[in-house]
Amino acid sequence: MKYLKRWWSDGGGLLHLTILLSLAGLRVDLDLYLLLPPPTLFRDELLLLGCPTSSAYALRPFPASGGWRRADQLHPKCRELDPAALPEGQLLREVRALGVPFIPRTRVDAWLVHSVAAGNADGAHGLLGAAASASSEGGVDASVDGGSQAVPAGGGDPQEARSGPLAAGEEENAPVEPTVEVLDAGGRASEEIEVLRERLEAAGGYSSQHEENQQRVSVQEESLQQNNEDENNIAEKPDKESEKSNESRSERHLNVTDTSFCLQDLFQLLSSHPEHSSLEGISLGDISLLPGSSNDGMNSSAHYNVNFSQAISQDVNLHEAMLLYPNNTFRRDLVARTSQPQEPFLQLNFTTNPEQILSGTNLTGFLPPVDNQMRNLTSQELLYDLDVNVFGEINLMSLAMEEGFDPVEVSQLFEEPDSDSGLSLNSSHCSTSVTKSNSSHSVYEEGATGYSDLESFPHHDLEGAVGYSPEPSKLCHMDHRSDPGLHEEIAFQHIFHNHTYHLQPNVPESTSESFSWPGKSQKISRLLNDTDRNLSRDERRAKALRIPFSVDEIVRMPVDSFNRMLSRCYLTDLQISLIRDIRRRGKNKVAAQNCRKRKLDVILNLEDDVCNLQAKKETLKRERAQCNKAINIMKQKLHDLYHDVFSRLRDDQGRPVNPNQYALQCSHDGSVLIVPKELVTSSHKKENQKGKRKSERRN
DNA sequence: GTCACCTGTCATGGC
DNA sequence: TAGCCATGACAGGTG
Repeated sequence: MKYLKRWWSDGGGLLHLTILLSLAGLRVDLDLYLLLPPPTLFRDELLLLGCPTSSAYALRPFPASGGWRRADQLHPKCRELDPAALPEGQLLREVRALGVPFIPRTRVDAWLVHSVAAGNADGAHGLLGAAASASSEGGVDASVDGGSQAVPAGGGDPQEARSGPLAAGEEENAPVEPTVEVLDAGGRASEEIEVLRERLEAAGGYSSQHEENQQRVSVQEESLQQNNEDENNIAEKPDKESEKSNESRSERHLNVTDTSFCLQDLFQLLSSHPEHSSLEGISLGDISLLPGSSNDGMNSSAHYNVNFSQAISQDVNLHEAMLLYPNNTFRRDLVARTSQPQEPFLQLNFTTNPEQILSGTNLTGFLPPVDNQMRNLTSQELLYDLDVNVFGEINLMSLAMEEGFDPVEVSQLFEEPDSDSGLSLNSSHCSTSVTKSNSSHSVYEEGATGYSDLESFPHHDLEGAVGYSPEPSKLCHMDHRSDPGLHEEIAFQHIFHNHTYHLQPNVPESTSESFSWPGKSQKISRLLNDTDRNLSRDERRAKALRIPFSVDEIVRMPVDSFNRMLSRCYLTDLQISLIRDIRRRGKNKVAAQNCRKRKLDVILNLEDDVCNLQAKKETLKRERAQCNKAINIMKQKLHDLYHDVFSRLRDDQGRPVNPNQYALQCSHDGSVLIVPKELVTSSHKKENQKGKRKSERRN
């Protein structure tokens, strides 16, 4: 499973879920692109992306053993629906009137379901447009074409939609084994995001002024409120119809979200292949995706939000089921989790717990439980929460301060006993987390700005691992694209999904007793702890203060960019101080490393010099020995020559010259004289004395 | 427990 | 003058 989330500086983002399922030889690749427009992105702007705005498209073609889902396999109420023939707005109303699950015009205004490949290459050509496929006569090609035709119904360009993030065929060769990885900034998805972004910017709706956005948000919220009221009225009809109808299982979950519907399709598919559905002991036919949503009065927009949130979790639950519960524990897990009424995730909807979708993080266990009062919030309130929560989740410090967060707690957060600088995180983390969690809960209840500070929660409560990657602050308005000195990929973040699986609440509770959830929690807790331990102290500090830049960026950033960053971003004094400290320490750390490296190089060079000198010394010694040897040879030869010369010398009387009384002396002109030794010794002494004097003068 | 080594950090000075 | 860099000194972690 791959997933990518990328946030843009104005609050928009795109969530990419790639779910690879390998079920008894049947491979299913699910790609979900959740385009999360910025708060002020309007429907028309969104349509410029070629994105459908109705979840009718979620009724997409679905492969059945190598073929596309036929139209007659689609939701029966959508078979007659032709979004291409309906004007904008009417389509949505029609879909809603049919009781087909849809995504209301909240901030999550479009969501796209990518191709499904069932082990054959043909499955890669799916592209949305299930509603159009529903209106078609059925068959593979009709479904595919319907997808492309459906886009212009909302004003988009089908060609662009084809070339968009849902470009087909890239996942069909993906590894079958479920894996979790985060696409890097240079990946295909990121490039596609940039294409989308450029389109949106070209449309002039993406980079609009903040003030205009605010006004548009207010206007949109008013219209949304009105729409939601209308929707509530309309939604009552399908509820009644759904109660009367006794249709397929998918209809029994009429009010589930698009994703749940899609997964229901998957389950149907698997159920239709009992030889496959027996995988891991899962009786797919018995799996109900959501509790009786048709009777809970949740047909309002809030209800759709609820299911949208759960939809993501369901997708990942399949993955989780295969990864974590291979031994027939899947159902027990489902039952257990469903039977936990206090588990927040089951109660939270997308609006009340947007971080689950935005961060893709399973916050179950540490997000404050949402009580009935929360569930009774009006759609407008929920949408307002969505505004502030979804697109303004970060900047913990600022928000914390604004929400009355005690700075002392922050300072305590930075007290680390083993820290030489007195700054750290861990020790007082848990207590602080509890406070924050509680405050967050109250914030939710008040309908005001809420945040879910992952860092603030104890790790052992986490069910989804969160790799730290600084997110751009909500209050940071600097344009990374215009600043070449800054990285544009700051917003990349690891996403870990909610692995909660939802079942109907009437599942016997007895089965939940056999479920040992803490085991998994401990596993992930260890994972988190290991991950956290891998972080440096500054990284943990930056994480705690929600510094919107990574330590590496802070350190390596040129000074001009660094100063611009500090001036453009609305950072607290504490954050600025920490950023400067991080930069100073980071620079000094690198300098120290370089210094030690140089010092080590110097030492190594000196050692090399020593070795070289020692070798040279040995060489000189050898040369000296050779010279001495040569000198001795020369001396011997000279001695022999000397005696040979004296043996041939004769005095005036013809007698041999005694070498003990005479000596040979070479004059400057080359002549050789026979001199008595007494004279030679006296002259030698004088010369030796002169030489000593000269040498003494030289010294 | 001690020691050597590595690494991070701070203080300081030079550029 | 601010910032960067180099370096000595110190402390904590680790084998």
